[in-house]
Amino acid sequence: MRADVLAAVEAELAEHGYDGLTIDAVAARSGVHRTTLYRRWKDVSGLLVDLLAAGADDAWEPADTGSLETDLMAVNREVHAALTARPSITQAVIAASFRTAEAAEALTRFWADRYERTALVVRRAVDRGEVAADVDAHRLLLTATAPLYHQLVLLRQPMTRDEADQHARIAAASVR
Amino acid sequence: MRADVLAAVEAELAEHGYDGLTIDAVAARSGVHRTTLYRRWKDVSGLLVDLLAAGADDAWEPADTGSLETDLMAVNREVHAALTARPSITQAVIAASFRTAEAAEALTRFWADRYERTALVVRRAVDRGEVAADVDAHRLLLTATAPLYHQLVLLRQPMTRDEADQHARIAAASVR
DNA sequence: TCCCTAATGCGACGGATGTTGCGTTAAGAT
DNA sequence: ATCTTAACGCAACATCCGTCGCATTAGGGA
Repeated sequence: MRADVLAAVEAELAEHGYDGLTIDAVAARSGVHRTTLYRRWKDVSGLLVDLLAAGADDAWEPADTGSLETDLMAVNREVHAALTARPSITQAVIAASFRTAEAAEALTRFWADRYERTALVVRRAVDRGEVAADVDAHRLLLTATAPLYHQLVLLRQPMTRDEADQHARIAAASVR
Repeated sequence: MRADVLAAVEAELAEHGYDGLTIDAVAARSGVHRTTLYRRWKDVSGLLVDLLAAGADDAWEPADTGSLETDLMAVNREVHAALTARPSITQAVIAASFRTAEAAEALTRFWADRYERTALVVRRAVDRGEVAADVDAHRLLLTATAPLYHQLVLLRQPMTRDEADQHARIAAASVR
């Protein structure tokens, strides 16, 4: 039943976008009663938070491609894909995070987890001797990924994969 | 009267934040009737868009500090100040941009204008011979400012002015 | 001064969103 | 098989947000 509801959320999201996402529509599509949705998920943000949680991969690790630069490019391609997907659950949760504290917290927890895991690419680079041991992993990942979020989410303009790659290269170069 | 209303919006924003910003509260505080607010500004987003427009400085230009790196640092300090102000009108409009198309468009127009003006720092750097003439100004500004938006708006974590400066330096170094 | 028009104030209304009380169903334990 | 408990379905209700019709006021021109 949870799966039915989350599938309905995703479908509604694809059809009407975040601002058109309503409890009633999810109830109608999933066949689950309105009241049940309100009780178990509280509101639209709760549904999206759960959708994010359902999609979270507990075993996720950044790909090991042999160098810091290409590792960062791989990360950026994943971010790029997540933000340009249709529908983009990440974009929807970002939107929800401006409406409820729960969504905001879920998002910051999700990203904190992702950044922590992704720091592995920096440790590997240190082990390879590519960069110094005291490199600030968070700052490095921010340099690489932030331009994608800004351009795609806030500026609402397209970004090619080549541009995403380029920002990964700039980030890698910033610690050489 | 417009000034009364916008002042009330700013005050309410400071007290209750964006999600606590309601037409009724603005009406009560400003002494203007609900219906009038709905008619002239349509909704909360409209009020914020107008507040952004009222604060926009038509004569704004990036400071000329003598070098690309310090120019970018000056830009980043302005962005940093705008995002950490209490209340931050920019943050409020960003939040609103996820709810109405009008706010989203107003925001992209605002930023398009700002990026265009800020490109002056790149032209000056070209004139000084600091960088090549074919530098992508947008990409450069994205590298400099995006980490601030991502950290302060999306990750919702603090950023020191030193860190903001550092991202300006990284951006400047990326075109040397 | 008088009139015309546009903007504002005001109360009432409609619709959507979220809540509550109660009956029903499903699952697990003994 | 029966009992217990928790979750769900259902309909009615409450609340909030936005709209509408109408009266009033302010401003500008003949």
